[in-house]
Amino acid sequence: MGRWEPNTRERLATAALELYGERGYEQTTVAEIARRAGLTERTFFRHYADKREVLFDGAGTLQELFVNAVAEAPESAAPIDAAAAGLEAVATVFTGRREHARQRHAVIAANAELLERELIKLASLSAAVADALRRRGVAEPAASLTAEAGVAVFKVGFELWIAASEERELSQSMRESLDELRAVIASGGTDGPTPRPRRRSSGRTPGGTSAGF
Amino acid sequence: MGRWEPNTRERLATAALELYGERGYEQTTVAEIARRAGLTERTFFRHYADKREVLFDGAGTLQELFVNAVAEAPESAAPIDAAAAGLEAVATVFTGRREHARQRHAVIAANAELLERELIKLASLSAAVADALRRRGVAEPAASLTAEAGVAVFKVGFELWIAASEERELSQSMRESLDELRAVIASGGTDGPTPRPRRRSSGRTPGGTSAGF
DNA sequence: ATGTTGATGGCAGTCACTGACATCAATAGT
DNA sequence: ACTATTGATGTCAGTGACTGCCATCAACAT
Repeated sequence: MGRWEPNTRERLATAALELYGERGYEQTTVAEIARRAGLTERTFFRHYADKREVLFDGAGTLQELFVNAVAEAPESAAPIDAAAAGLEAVATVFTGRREHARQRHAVIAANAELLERELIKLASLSAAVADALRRRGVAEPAASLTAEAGVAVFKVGFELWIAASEERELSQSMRESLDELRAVIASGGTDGPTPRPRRRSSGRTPGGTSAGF
Repeated sequence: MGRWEPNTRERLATAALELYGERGYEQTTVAEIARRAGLTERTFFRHYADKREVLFDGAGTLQELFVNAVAEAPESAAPIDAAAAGLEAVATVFTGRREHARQRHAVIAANAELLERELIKLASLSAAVADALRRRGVAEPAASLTAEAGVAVFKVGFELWIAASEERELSQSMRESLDELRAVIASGGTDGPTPRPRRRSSGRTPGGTSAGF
């Protein structure tokens, strides 16, 4: 048995998610997180760069998964299909973690600083995917645009999944999101009369990720 | 004549951009910005919510422009074409401000906190555009995806413009970006052999907006 | 002449975050 | 078994972003 309780980082991350959920992000001090984890404030900052980062431990793994899937897609695959392979790969790691994802998503959506951090993680993901596409020989700006589109599909697909019923699988929502993007991009751009948009049927207003700026 | 020098907010914004450029964002204190503007730190925070916000005064106007153009696009226009109208509208306000845009962009790209703030402004823009599209009768998730695509085209188009020669107009870069997105989305998704990506010709590596996370 | 308003200054305080140094169990090396 | 090293943690002092509260004072209205 070690000198200290094990799983320090995980204990901090759990305590933080709990406290952010209970009292809100701003109303929680780092000292409180550390105390709940049985540690001191100074130790918190040795494990996480700042008060926000504690919620984004998995971002690196996610990015790695996405990038590897893009890199390993068949050489014959078009850029957007390589990105789609990345989405499929990423979707698998969320199976069975729906409740955790919901809770974390709610906490992040409730605070602008956390939202900012999430957005820069997604921007980092996009940049990494664009890089992987360039290594596949995709030119600019096609690589960046494909990556941005892929991440947009991820964002929207993720929110569809979170809002959906329990049986729904993330990969399904990702495919639905990608198909919608294809339809929406293909429908415009003609010079003659353009097809009218589909009228909405449900009264739902899902809203974006932004908390209202 | 008033009791104090006029254009307080503008003086603060100018001083901040200068100092962030000269010594870097982190190495600049709010007290220094205020002093250069002939004010005190306390007054800075009466005009700007935080140290980052001082660089984003125009974000509201930009969003308004974009949203209005989307709302006022012909009813017959497809969602993506309404978004394209927003891009055109936004492009006009940057004419003649290229150097300022370059300087500001360089400062933001050099610091993660500023980048985060820019990203949340773009997310807010995306949410507002999605809302405008919904008011046009576009259903979800098509509205959110169109808005995300539009903002992605804006981001990439903007960087193309900044990297391009002096004569280049922003609206040109926006159209180029949108055309590339259309091409990239249309090229994939088939079941049979997919078209091979265009190989890159230039050695340039434009990179994304992210500063390397 | 006087009261009100609005932008500013001054000041004390909280909290995120950092650098420097101390502690001490585990482990390696002898 | 003894000792040196290591590594995660604790302690403490300090900086700077940001806030609340109150004072100031020219402009303006009455």
